[in-house]
Amino acid sequence: MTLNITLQALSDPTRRKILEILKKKDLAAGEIGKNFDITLPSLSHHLNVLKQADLVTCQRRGQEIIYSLNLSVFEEMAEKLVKFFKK
Amino acid sequence: MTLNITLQALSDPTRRKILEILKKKDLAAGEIGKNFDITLPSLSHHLNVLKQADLVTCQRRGQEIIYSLNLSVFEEMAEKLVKFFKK
DNA sequence: ATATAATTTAGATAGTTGTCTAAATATCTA
DNA sequence: TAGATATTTAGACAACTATCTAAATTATAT
Repeated sequence: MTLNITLQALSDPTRRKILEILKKKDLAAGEIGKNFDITLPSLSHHLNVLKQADLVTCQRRGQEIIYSLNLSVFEEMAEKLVKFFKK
Repeated sequence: MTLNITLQALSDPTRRKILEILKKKDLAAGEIGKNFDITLPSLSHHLNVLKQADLVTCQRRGQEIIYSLNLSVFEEMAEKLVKFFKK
């Protein structure tokens, strides 16, 4: 995943908060939404941006769709950012 | 400086390239501009965003204005980001 | 003083983005 | 097969942003 797409994804506070929430545990879209004051379609948009950036994955479980952090990409990005910031 | 303002500043590829260029050495605005295909006013806008985010500093030297990385904020941000990515 | 050089500011514009409502899709249950 | 639940897709809209041209600012040199 490119640094560009990742940083675009991280540049929104709602999306960073979603990631913080998913650090604690995997959650269904609706459960994630309870932490925010936006509609579900808006949340869905943000989840999609995070998915495009490969920062989260999801899988259906019955009626729900469970979102999880994509840990390997998360770590990969940490490395790239540290490199970027190393003078 | 907040993570939000910093990440907003970093979310644009032109601005990241400016930072990469300033890693090598301090440069006047016009010199920085030679690396890009945008007008000087557009460049000036990006430099201003980086300044607002405290990622660069500048000082006048005669007719030129010399831009430099703000290393302490650069390092501070590296730390914050690593923390963010630590599960 | 006047002209030249380097940069920024002002104002306009097109494209992007976050948000919403309404409708569609997918799954479960009675 | 209906009806209920969970989520996404479609389409519209306001706010934001990157860009441009033209004008203003600041400093140097003749």
